[in-house]
Amino acid sequence: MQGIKRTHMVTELSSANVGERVVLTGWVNTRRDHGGLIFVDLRDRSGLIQLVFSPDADTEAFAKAEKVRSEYVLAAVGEIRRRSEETINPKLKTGEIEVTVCELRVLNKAKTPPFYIEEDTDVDENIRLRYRYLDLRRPDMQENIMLRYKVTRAARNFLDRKGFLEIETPMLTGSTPEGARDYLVPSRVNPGKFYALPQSPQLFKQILMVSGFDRYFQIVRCFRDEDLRADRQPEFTQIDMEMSFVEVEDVLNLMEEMIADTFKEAAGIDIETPFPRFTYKEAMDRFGSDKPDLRFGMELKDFTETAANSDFKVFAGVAASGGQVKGINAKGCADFSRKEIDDLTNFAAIYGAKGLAYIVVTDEGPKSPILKFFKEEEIKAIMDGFEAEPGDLLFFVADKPSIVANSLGALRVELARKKKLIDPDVFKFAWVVEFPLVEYDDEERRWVAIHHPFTSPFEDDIQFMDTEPAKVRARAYDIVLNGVELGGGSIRIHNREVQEKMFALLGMSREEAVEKFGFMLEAFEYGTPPHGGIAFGLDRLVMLMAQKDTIRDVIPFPKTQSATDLMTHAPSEVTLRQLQELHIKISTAKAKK
RNA sequence: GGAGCUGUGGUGUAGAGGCCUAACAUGCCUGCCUGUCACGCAGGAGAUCGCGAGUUCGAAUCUCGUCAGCUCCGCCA
Repeated sequence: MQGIKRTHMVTELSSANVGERVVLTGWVNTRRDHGGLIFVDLRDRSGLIQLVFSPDADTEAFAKAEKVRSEYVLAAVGEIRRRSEETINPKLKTGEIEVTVCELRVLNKAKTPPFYIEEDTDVDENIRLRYRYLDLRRPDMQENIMLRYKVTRAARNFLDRKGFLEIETPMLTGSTPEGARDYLVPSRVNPGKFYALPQSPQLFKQILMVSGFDRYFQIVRCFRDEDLRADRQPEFTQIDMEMSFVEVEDVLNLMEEMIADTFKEAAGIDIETPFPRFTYKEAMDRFGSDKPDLRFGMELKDFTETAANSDFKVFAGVAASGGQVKGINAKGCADFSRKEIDDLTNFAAIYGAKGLAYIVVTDEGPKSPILKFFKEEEIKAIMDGFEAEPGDLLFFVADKPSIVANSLGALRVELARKKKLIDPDVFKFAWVVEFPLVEYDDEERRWVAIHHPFTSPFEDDIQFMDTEPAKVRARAYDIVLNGVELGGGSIRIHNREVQEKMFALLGMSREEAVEKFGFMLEAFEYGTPPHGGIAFGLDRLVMLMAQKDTIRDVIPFPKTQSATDLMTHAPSEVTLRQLQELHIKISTAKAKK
């Protein structure tokens, strides 16, 4: 690049620049060699522009262009010319112009890439991840990464305007019980001791409130050593914040404003506020999910009472033993084949449903193998409850409430997908509030926090913490977008007594509580303001904005489902010497050599 | 920990016991071509069908195992 300097990104140029001498840099997207005339589409992150090489313009440049191949890195000096009317390419942003090149520099050659650098690709993800640097060259991925930047910029600007301070918290911190598995980091100078990478900056941001910073935020990496999913990576990014002297309402209102602002700023999308709010109970009852997708209807209906009195032993038995019988009306699905219904039954079984009863509503009335067990008025109750019309297909699950909700909740979404009821361009937000504080974990045989152990119970419910913990509501809230949990938070406990009570409820001994969270309990005694906060999953937010199915498409360097990085080959083995320094021995059982 | 799907030239697919000496498209290489934009035309190279066992006279094709990627359950806010 000696003696020349880039003058423009390629799509900054238009007919307005005709006649100008420009210097452009970028990659060879495609080359079209006509023998006596060569076209090269030059690509930079902004887009494409057509370079024209002709012996009439410069023989040396033309000779070089003959040797150029895909993905070569070029610097081209040339003049912007208007294309003749019939050669204008409406598909290109710069399609009205082209660059007649008078000097070409090949800054670097490139091997033939293993896949096309183009918008649509259905290349095996294996290969995309191995050659991530090439995958990231694709316009689609470039847009995702740029969108991600715009989102963080918008959120940062918004929070700055609202008086938040961006403050960093440690990456090397202590392991705590509760919540996800920690990623551990051995301490060389403290043999046998480990740091944990943060699952979230939870404790630190609360301490910052104790310190009087009042409003904190951070766009921060978090780590959880759990199994991966399309929307779950071991390291992910949160837009994390905490505020002093706030109530639930304050947080919800401010966040609605932030979301609307961010969507507008980053993507030009208008978001309607306020968002509908559901209590946890209502969400579970109506949608069978604590992250309801509001882009379509098909709500769950409860027929437990009808079923309890019926002669259908399967339903009546479940109802009698504290279970539920609920159903969903698959509108217009009466034409489903036996196989389709079987497939849906198998689908429901994944979520623990032992069966999927159904009634087909025909022009001649309801038809089903189970109808004979129901009395006339019971059938009418069901049909009325569903507002069933000819053409409908009614599904039922009878089981304990959690299985009914899970299976029907999932079935509802599956049916909507199958029937294409989901408009991909719609963004439906919701708040889910009044989560239970704790739930009983059968495996651990103790109460566990649904949100986390620092979530404040409703003032009125504190009295039930000793007697009926399941009844205690938390001052917690989740934000849901299109059936995806986007974020969550709560008003926190800010006094030592309640916090100790919470630890005790979770089965933590006084000693253990002091050992793990003593600093927190102590801090609470030095003038802690009431405070609360929320954290958004940035990856999921950007994924939904970009209309992608996985957060891997909005993370530059994601990991595979088995938590490996196919480009760097992390995690990798380390030398014996490194292990010795860290005072670590590998048990041979599962470790591969 | 479990269930399912996928794996065939560089890439995307076809082939589903013998017609395979593995096909098609694209990419790649060579030549021709001064208005293309997925340029075109002609020719060429390129695959022990993820890996390992087994069944069979015969396996890309069937069986078992294994590895990798993906989706989901469990797990995880």
